[in-house]
Amino acid sequence: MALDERKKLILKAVVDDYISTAEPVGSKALALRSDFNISSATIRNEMAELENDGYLIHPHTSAGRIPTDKGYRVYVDNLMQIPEPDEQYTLKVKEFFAEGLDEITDVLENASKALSESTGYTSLTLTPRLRKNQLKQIKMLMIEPGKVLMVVVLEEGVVKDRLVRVSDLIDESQLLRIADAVERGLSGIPIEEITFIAVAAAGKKVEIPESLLKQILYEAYVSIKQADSLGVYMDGANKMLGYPEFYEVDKAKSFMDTLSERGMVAGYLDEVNSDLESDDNAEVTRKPYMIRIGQEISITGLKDCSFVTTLYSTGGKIAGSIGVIGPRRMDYAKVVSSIGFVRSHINEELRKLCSDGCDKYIGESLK
Amino acid sequence: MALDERKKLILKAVVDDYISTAEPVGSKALALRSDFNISSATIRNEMAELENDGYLIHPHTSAGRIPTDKGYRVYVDNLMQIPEPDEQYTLKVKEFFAEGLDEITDVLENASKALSESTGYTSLTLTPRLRKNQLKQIKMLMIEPGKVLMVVVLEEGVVKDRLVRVSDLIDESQLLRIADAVERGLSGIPIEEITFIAVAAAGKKVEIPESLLKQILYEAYVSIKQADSLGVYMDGANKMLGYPEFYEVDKAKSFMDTLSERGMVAGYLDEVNSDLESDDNAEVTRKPYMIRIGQEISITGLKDCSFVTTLYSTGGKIAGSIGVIGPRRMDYAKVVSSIGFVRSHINEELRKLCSDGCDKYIGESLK
DNA sequence: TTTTAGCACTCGGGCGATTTGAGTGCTAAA
DNA sequence: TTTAGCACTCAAATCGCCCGAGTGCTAAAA
Repeated sequence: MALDERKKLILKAVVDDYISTAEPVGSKALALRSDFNISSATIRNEMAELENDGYLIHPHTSAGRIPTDKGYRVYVDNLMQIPEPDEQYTLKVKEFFAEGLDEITDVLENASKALSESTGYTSLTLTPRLRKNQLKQIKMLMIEPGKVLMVVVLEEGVVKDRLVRVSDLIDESQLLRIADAVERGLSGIPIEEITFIAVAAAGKKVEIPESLLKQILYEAYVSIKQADSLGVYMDGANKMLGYPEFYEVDKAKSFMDTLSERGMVAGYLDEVNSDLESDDNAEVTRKPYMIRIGQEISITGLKDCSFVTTLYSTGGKIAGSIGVIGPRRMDYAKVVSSIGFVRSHINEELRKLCSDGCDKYIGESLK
Repeated sequence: MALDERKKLILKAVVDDYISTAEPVGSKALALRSDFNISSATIRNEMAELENDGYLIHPHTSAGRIPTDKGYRVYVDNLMQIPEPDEQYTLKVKEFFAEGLDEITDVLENASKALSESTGYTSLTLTPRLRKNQLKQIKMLMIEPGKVLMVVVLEEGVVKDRLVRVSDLIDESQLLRIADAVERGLSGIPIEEITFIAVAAAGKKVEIPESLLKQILYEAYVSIKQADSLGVYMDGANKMLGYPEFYEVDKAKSFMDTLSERGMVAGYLDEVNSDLESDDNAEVTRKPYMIRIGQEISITGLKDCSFVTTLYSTGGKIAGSIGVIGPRRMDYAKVVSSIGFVRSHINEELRKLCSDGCDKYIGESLK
């Protein structure tokens, strides 16, 4: 089962070739490569063994070989060389981070564009999961009678707001008292732990009519919970139509149909990466990205694709997922390099944006 | 040039047929239709004339006819019968408006989904252009030192906000004074007329250090201007891959590539509809939608498509565009019917949301 | 024992010839 | 003015053919 050096070399060559041409790779073509000093016949023998062991297949007798999922797996885990970020795409990426970005959502939207531009595949970025973040403030701003802007402030300076309608009998000073009470009662608690009961308890003492109070507290509760909702940015889906694997409309359509269920794809990404997050052993540190190939993906309709995903993080509690979706035959090495580069930019931008909890990290090298 | 009744009948039949089958329509097929009492030969003669006059073409000698842009034009302007909303899609649409929607953006996002679901084509909805709306309030909420939430409130209860970073030397009371001054100086002015000079003048009197003041006023200005930025929701682009006109990947790709430039498409829609808006003669009232067919569209890459667009409005100053993009061979009648239905739902929802300027309309029938 | 040259074999894809049939335009009769 | 009839056209489907890339196997060479 263990591959000897030559087999590895051949497997790597096959994958590299197939990635760049999308054509099955034959023994002769490999033999002609300047860095191979063995004859095509030998390569044929080796390939036959690689096929036996499940790393390659050939679509029909008279065709070359293409990698299987297992073949790709060995390739991404052991064989590929991840290039240093090259100028061609670092420039592109930097463009997207050039202007001052004031909000996390802007950072992620741009990151998504940068990722898809620099890789040529489809990118996905998710806003951070904030459930573990503590509530710091809650403000209720009266816009006009009956209309209130609920502003929820979490640790590390994350702000979310939401316009709600309430009874127009409530006046500004009452609102202020409610907001104060809720804030006093709940600040410091991670939002995932905040329940409606807790909110109600916090606001209980405020002396305004029960029904009005309850309405506001409920809206406050919803606003707090909603601060954790997952935002999704996707870019470059159209780019996939340029790859031969999607030349048949049926394939293209089923891919596009699946992507249009953004929520589902985002959910999958979030789930895959929560493994990455919890798993903080050395292995992960060395290779802080995750690759899912073909059948490994549990979403029907993306079985002919691969994911490369990673986490960005401020170093504090803010962390979220980004990923690239490409054909199974994607240029993994380049994507890994590119996603790492984009990730470090996101981290840097977010550190600039987070003022309190993160300040202590600013001095550190961004790696 | 004027078409006699029989020619109209034939033209309508050709378009109807072609819309539903995507195949060129031959004389024989038409003659067999139960509602035609003329022979195929006669139809052939008529068709030849319709072709001469530019309403039809045939792709090659031995094929049936398909409509030209001009043919479609006559069809949509005079021939098609717009059906009453039928149950099949009214139900779908209603679903999307079922839950309480608190913000304009939610309404439009759902509207977009409803439109694409009910028509089977790609939909586009734009947030209202608010440039003509007056500024009512501006609030600056200190989140933490150096971080301020700028809240801009326009007429009819529209709220936009934006997180900005400022010097952390500014304290809450100073902020309050600045916001007050700006609000006093500018409220009642349409935001398109507000310049940085005007903002600076309004805030001039506040006694805090020049450079700090300028920074805040600049951010206030940007926030006000940004309240007019165009939000775009698009849905169902993937649906287009199901239509024969996109069976060739090249076509599909160029379409998708064009759509991915959302800004451009949205800009076009906005522009097209600003005509509709200003043009308030009887013609428009009777037919409050606009159709652009094939070559009439000035966006390269959508020349094989058609647009059906209309405006939603609260009756007050809030108005925006929605539209459907489909293949040139789209089911115009159904789309017009559907877009009208969705529009009335948007109007209704927005009226619910706007509390001041719109209240007076609530009693009116929604048509 | 491993590598290589040689060779027969397989099979997808491309090319051209042929056929098919839907649809036309025209003419002459109703 | 309408219609039946007919010759004609041409895209698309079908068939047969060949080509060549690539294989697996065998036997010789290293």
